[in-house]
Amino acid sequence: MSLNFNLMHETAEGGRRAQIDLPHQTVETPVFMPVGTAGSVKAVAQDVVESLGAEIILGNTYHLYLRPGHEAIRRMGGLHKFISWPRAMLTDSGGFQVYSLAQLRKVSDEGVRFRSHLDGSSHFFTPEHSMDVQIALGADIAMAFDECTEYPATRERAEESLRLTMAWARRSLDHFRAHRHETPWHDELGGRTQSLFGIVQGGVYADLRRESAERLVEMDFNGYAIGGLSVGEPREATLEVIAGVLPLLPKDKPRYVMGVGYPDEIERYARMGVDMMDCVLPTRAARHGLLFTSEGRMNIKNRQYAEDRNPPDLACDCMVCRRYSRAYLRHLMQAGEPLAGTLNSIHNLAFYLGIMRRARSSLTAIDSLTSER
RNA sequence: GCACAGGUGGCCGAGCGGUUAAUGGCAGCAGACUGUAAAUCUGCCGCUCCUUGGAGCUACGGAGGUUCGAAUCCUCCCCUGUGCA
Repeated sequence: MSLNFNLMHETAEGGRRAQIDLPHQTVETPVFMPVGTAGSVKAVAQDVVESLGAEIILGNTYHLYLRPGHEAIRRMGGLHKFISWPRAMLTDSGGFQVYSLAQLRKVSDEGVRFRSHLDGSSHFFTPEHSMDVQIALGADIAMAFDECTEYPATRERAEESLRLTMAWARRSLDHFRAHRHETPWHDELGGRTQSLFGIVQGGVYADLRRESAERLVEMDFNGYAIGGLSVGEPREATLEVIAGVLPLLPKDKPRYVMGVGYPDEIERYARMGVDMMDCVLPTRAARHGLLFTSEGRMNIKNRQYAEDRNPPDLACDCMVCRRYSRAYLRHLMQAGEPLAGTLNSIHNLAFYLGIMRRARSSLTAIDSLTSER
């Protein structure tokens, strides 16, 4: 068995409260997934990520393939064991790197030729290869190899990109089904298997998105993601794509919007019926001194906090806000102390996870309120 | 005391007759960050005015001098480092 999706509540607006039973963890949704590209949620140790309540984190196929190498990780017993993360994981397929490393790659129908950003060496990624790497890594959820379509993209370009992503989705799925039992923990966890999600593309073109969703649903993945968002398009466009695609996806499977977003965005998408989201923003911004608080954004590097004894967020009870002042966090940033990135990341992750926690309870509350009427 | 080498904007450090308010780096101030090539990147960073663009003022240890023109050349002085006494 791959995953078991238990839909608990659904609101009139389409919001869902559910559980995803995965081999390493039952995940309460809607969920925010911290990003741990290279086998680490940057600057935050696994035990802390756990204590913050994160139930699932990401890893990245391309980055882990290059270093330390997926076969090395397989020999270490898989990604969970290698990084000592007992809960659920999801690996992105490398599709985003097709987009973000645009200068270093060449795309063909067969796959993508990458030049390593580390040493310039050449590597060829195909959907089959991405699956092999992801199976070796052994995340609970693997993603189909896609091309993240850039924005802006002409209709022709979006069509071409979608054609590629759909062909790759088919190949990803076929190869994955044939080899999913080869994941490192397959026998150890009673024959449970990884899940594979398909990724809807199509740019900002509603009909392309529809076509993409319908074809993927027909292929029957374990869950569905909406990709190609937050790549520079206006926020209304993001919203429109999500609102347009969600109704096309099966209700009994997880829905994942990739790479979002700001606090208000993830809160909103959760209410609309998105089950899973991930974003580097809370951790990256944290390392750069940007804190997300109940009062909005706070650039903790600003001089005005130099002697501010208040916690970063007056309304937050995370381990950082309980203990440290704005003045201290600002000082750590000024001094270039690595602890700054760590503490800032802990707060931002706590903030993001808190938003989702409240979203979950409010989704349930709204539902019971509705049924009382 | 003598001999070398030096004294440049908050700091370090280029420049060695004009295009120099003066390259860089650091520090400082502000901004950006959305499936992580990101502990990164961008802008500002002598003073005072006006609207962008600019105008004026003050600046390369100090004082003189040479020159149309000096941070850059000359003289004296002050200070610092190293070596010798």
